[in-house]
Amino acid sequence: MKFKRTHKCGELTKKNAGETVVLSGWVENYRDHGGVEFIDLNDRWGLTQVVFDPEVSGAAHKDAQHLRSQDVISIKGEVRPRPEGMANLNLATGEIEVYVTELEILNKSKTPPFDVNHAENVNQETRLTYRYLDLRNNDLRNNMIFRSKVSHVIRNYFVDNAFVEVETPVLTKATPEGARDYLVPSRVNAGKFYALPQSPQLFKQALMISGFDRYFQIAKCFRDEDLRADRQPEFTQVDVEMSFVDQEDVIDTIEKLFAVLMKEFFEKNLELPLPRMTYDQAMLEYGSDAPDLRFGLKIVELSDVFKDSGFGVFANAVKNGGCVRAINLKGAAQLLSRKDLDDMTPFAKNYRAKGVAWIKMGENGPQSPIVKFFKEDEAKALYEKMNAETGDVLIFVADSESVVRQSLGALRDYFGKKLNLIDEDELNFSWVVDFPMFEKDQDGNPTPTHHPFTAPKPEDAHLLDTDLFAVKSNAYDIVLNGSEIGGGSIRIHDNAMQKKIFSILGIGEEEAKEKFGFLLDALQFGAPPHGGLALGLDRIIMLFLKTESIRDVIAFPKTQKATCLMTDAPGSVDKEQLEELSIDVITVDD
RNA sequence: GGGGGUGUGGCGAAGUUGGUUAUCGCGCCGGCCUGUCAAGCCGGAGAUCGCGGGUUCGAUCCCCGUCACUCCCGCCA
Repeated sequence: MKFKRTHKCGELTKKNAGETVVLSGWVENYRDHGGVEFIDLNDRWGLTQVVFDPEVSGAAHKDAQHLRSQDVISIKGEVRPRPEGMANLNLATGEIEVYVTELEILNKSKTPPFDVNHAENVNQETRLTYRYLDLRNNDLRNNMIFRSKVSHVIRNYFVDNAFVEVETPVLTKATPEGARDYLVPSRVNAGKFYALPQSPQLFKQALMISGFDRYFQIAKCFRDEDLRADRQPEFTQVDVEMSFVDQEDVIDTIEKLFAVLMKEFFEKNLELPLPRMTYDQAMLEYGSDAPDLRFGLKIVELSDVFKDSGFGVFANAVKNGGCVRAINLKGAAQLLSRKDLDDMTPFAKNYRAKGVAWIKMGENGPQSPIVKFFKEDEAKALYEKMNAETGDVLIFVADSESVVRQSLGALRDYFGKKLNLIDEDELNFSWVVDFPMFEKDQDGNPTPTHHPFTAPKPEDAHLLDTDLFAVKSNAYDIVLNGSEIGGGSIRIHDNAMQKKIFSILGIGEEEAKEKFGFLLDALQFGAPPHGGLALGLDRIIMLFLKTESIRDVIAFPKTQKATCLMTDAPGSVDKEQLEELSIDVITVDD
């Protein structure tokens, strides 16, 4: 490097006119007019137009002829205001340009495999293989910078509020239930495995028992499950735990964090307390435990209306223990074609619904394949309950409760978008509270809704022996625009209760001792009441930036098959390496 | 594990109802050009149409399989 950089590419303005400066960066674009040549010089901070004029430096102008996209250069030159009418107002530095007196080519670039600054439509395979180039584009780079700023504000917030940041192990122990674990073989202990943490849950509880009182960590977590647009196998949690608190304290702490973030990054005053909804209400009215409250289209329970319906599909669903629910797509009759309505059924089949019935409230009365089956009084009750008016479209699903919830919940989101009911600029936060302690798994056995360390609501604890699935917990999720961005609970701090919950979950005393022995012990050594929550940092960044994929907020993301195309992970290892680990690879035929 | 989408020069797309030489834009290479800002003009190179098999006189196109990327369901205490 012949010269030392004096300025960044995003900071020169008219005020610098006349100064001699040195800029370094990447050639983003070149415009060679034969006589004069313009180069857009790019670095992390922005873009500056530099001018090669043969009258200023013949040598530099000559060398500049060969500059191409992504060459790395350093230039020395004079800042001049642009000629009258030549300013580029789209550019922070658009009022000036730098006339080059000396050019140093620091590193030529091969022709890049894609246009670095217009890569939106390029195949993910190419982008991920050359991720270091993709990260050079402004969008992705700015996403990462934004993420860094958010992390910084979060860290400051917790430190300012007397939280201690503690790192917990990445090599830890597999726990039953939950997601599939990533395993790491132990060389020193042949045949044994560490697991990468799905979350630092037990460590943060241990820290409460240690008396840290307030802990946080921005922690990498690992879950070996299939990927989605908003899900990667390794992801980041903002993990929080507090002692001597109840649910209100935790909620209050987290709400205030989001108020700080909204102020800092969106200049908005988040109104506190945030709205709350019970789990039961969310499931009933929105078909989801993470309802998108940016629009209405509430789900209405109609099982009573249709329990003796003339329409057998509806009546039978109720008779078989299921339900009939509907959404009124207010005023959508003109907007939805017959095909739109027919397309609902294949859509709902993704969620195991057999079909979606509909009624279009036309000028000349209801149009629908099913109204002819309705008795007079049931039709009347229906329209009244649905508040149905001319121009509305009612859509129905009749099935088991879980199928109805899921399919109508999905249809609600679908029509929220299709009917343009969503203000894309809104950031709508809310809490979902009063989660049930247990859900039924496939075999009807109880499985924790949150996790097995969640405490029952004290007033419900007596129901553990009589009406298990009625027991609610002090568990809470925070929801942003229909995505769960965090969740937590008040934990069990009593050994006897923890043992009891394990036994309800079918974890025997032996097994509990083996898997969670230390926790059961620790709970006997003065465990304070405690609770906390974990936030999904990747998702929060995604929603703040309105990116379509979680890949856009992670520097080096995995493909949908959980591979890294840049490093080619996961890879094979030498036989010797496996032997050292006492591992043999076998092939399983399906 | 299941369902959907995509795959054509380096990148993005068009196209072939199965038929000579696969089209366009960007990029790349060469030339011209002193005010552009994803500059303009002229010329050029560059493609086993993801891979394998089948049908056919003939396949980039039809069929079967497979791979990669992607979205969804299952899964994600």
